[in-house]
Amino acid sequence: MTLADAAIAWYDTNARDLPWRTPSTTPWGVLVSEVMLQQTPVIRVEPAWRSWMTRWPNPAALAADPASEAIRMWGRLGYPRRAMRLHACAGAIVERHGGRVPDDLDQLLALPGVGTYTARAVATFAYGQRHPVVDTNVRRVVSRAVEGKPDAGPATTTADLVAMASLLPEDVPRAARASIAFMELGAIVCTARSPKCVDCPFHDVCAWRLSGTPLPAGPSRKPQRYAGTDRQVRGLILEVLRHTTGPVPRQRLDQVWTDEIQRTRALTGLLEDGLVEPLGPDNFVLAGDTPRAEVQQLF
DNA sequence: CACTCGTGGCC
DNA sequence: TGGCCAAGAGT
Repeated sequence: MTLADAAIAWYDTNARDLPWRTPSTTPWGVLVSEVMLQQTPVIRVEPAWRSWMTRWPNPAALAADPASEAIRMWGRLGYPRRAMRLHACAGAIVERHGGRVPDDLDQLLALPGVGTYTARAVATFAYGQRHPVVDTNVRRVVSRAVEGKPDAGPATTTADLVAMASLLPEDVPRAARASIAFMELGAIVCTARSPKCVDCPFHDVCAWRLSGTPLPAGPSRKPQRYAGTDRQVRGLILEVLRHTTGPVPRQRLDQVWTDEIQRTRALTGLLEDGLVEPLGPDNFVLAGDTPRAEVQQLF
């Protein structure tokens, strides 16, 4: 019995009942879920995904609305650039692929906001293809079960893909199922902080456990600060804009943070990212909220 | 390769 | 309390 076999058998009875896993979910639904799940926990994605899919059941629907609506609907999922990229992604799908989410890996990779992981996840989970799909969960599971290391080091995409590829069954449908099974295992059993080894299907063969589950030597990755960073200030500025439909005066945005240098840097960043647009010299709107008439006045 | 980019919950 | 972590992508 291979690791993939054990993972699939475990998944068959332990998988969570997530809405984007139902057979009726479209490739678009899978794509939306994957983008939302980039660095955001499942528990917060679930309601957002339902709302999103109700409002924009296909790429054409999203592409027809301004980016500002996508940014608002994104709410507090975090990293709002993802909302903008998903909006751009919808536009690209309409223009390049007639509104259908492509099933080709390279075509998926060419879409905004779709990287190595997401392209493979969509090709595998939406279209049932056979590709190694490597996220942080899979890297941790493979690192422990196969290599005996307590945690995966920094992501090394090519090596990670090769490692996972060697574990995939030849049978295509089973390969796809093995991929989601490895991810699920890392998400709910082989977790970063308190792994539940007694529940693990790899219990008797895991290299890490057989060597006594040694603790990590140091922090598994660089600590991420938030308080006082530009990210926090950007978040505060965007928070104001999300809740306003009309132009927001610079003076209003000045109230979110006292340090002018940092405030300016944050706003400049948002403008460079295209999340925010200037409306005249001293007003700002969410990207895409620019009224047509006002645009005319600028020229 | 190293760094940036939100937000919230948990131990 | 606060560091740590969460289905990454882009530069």
